Amino acid sequence: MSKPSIPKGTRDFGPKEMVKRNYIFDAISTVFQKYGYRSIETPAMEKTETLLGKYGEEGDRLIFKILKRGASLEKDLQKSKNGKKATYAEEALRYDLTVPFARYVVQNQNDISFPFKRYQIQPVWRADRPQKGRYREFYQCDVDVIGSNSLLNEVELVQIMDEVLGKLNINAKIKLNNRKILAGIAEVIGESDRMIDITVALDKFDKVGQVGVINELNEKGISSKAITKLEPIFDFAGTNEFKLEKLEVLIGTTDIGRKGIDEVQSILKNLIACNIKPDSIELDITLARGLNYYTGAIFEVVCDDFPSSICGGGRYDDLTGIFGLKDISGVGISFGADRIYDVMDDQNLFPQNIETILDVLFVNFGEKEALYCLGLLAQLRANEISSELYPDSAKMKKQMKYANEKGARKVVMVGETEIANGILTVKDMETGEQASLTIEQLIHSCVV
RNA sequence: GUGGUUGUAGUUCAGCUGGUUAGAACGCCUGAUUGUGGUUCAGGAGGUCGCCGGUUCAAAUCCGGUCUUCCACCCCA
Repeated sequence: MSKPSIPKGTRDFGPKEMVKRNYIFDAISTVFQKYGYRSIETPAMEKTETLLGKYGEEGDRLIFKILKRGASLEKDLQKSKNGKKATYAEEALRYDLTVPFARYVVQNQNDISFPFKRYQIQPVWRADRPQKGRYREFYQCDVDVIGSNSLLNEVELVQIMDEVLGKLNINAKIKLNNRKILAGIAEVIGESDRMIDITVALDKFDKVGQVGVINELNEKGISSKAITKLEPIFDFAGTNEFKLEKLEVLIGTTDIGRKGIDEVQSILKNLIACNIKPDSIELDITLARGLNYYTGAIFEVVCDDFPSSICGGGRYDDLTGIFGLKDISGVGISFGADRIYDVMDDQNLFPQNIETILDVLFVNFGEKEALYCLGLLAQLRANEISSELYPDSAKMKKQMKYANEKGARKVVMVGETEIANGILTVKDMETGEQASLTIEQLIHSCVV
């Protein structure tokens, strides 16, 4: 059996899936627009140099690089005798939407007035091994505001997370942390230059516990003295206020830690004014996020019974700097549409009534009758009633079956008799009842 | 990138330790019902058992490779 197939980690979406996917995209983009963000799109491909080095070592490995083509590929293949060493073209598939956005901002800086609020819903690609909630092609829904240092942006993004989750009826926890707090911790234990290693290890606290984290730190070569100093971090359970108080004692003396605490405090305080329930957001100092470019607040949204986050983001102070535009800070988050879909599907959160239904199907009795129906169809459609005529004069049974499977509410039969009398035989597919109606009556019954 | 796992009809799966024509359910098609679906009944069509190679008198079944699925690690939406 050699049926055609699609690449590993990619999926087709049939009509049933698309209805649900569009429900998610609609909900998200509606919220984005409501907060004043405007949509942009960027190419699927970026220059490889734009992407490399922005996501950390691991990220670079997962970028889909594109091979050279034609003569230049042949030339390179000949050069390497074993023929294995492939050479890359200038392009690679984008890994996320944030870096292409930063590139876009720098490139179009003269046409953009800051602060610039944009959203972007497009697929990204990662050369990853697929597993639960992890695909090689998936959609990210990004919202970012760039060119403003105000923490009100962070507050707004939390509101957006809260609103999207509420709208989709997803029960999830919004987690908040700050890279400056993590830097403060690293400083206090005397390992400032090992912040990434420390935070990556800390990030696994939920999964591997205190012992696991300590083991990893040991392996990474963090001094045992430093690890001992880190211990107060491990029992940080409690309210956000309680955690902040403890942080105050722990890292309040460092400049960077002090700043991080202040930022978190400010964000949490302002959220109260936005009617966000205090327990819907949790300060989690083990939240790290591997992406290298974050510098301030970091966010993540996790659901029970789902292995990975459905949304993540944070502030990046100098992503545009890499492309030559200094002193432009941005902050943004990204919803993973495919993971949201999986969560909603698992937990049965899609509304029952989102299937696109067909209001009316006309049975095709033959050429003359079909022609007659075309005029009626036009009238229905002019009234925004979704309707179609079965294209072939197939057997009645087949046409009825088609109507049934397509979820048609009504089937209209117009044969010789009906044409002669100027009347339509309308069958209600739910009750099975039939009635003789005029076109006006049919339109009326559909609109109601 | 590392480790494990899966692959049999359109779909979900059965097929014991290798042994004649590979099964079920659902779906699909036809008819009962030549202008009536969703129910019922009767019948029917679908598979070179992921692909390539090996062992054997004999392979869906054993072995190797490869691709794919799912899962864990790494990392992440």
